[in-house]
Amino acid sequence: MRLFSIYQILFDRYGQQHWWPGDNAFEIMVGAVLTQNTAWANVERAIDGLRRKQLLNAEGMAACSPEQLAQVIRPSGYFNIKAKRLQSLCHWLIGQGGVAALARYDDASLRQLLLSVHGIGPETADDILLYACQRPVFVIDAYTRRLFSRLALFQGDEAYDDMRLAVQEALSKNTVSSAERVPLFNEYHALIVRHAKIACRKKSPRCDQCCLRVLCPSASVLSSNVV
DNA sequence: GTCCAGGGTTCGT
DNA sequence: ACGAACCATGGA
Repeated sequence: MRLFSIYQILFDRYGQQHWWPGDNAFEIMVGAVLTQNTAWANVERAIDGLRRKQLLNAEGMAACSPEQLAQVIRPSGYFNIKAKRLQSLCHWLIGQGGVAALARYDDASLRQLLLSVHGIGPETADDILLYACQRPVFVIDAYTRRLFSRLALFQGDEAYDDMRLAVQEALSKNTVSSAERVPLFNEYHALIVRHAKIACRKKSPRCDQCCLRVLCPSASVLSSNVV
């Protein structure tokens, strides 16, 4: 209940974020790997480079040498390890029969498969599930932990899946179907990232801005500990 | 010059 | 199970 109120506050303040930037599912998957611990502006340069070199497809990227691929994605940082991660993703996708063939898996099965790919951890897997595959999975990142712990909804150091499932469960009460959850989870995560860019970085201060009190001064929803 | 960005793997304890 | 080192560019 409170989680949904926070979503509404964020949406009223920032509006639609139009995530994920990208023309197709494959490009979104590539962006999910490239943005690991990396500013998005640097990811865009890497993706532009891939497009110029005609490498923005699974077959081309898989056939490329790791060294050459690394040079193309250089602006995104960690280029040597990300080149290998992109290729393990591409080999996996080709083995599955392409992006469209992923539709045959249920949400939990596809999540397990993605996590088995080298270089894809919980957050990258959930980015792919939600934004590329349109699955109702809530993405937990450092910003999410920071905001929800500041609002006393979570302690902040919960295990990834504990937090993810708790958020999904809480928001399921505001939605009746998966078709409603996908756009809600999509927008919610994007809004948290958007809000994080104007909130203070530190953990302790809890200023009115990062606690959303500026956004909703009389919000009683922000003063309880119950999710 | 320092900090950090839309994380994950590996290797000690 | 948990922490630390490692990966590396570019903007503030």
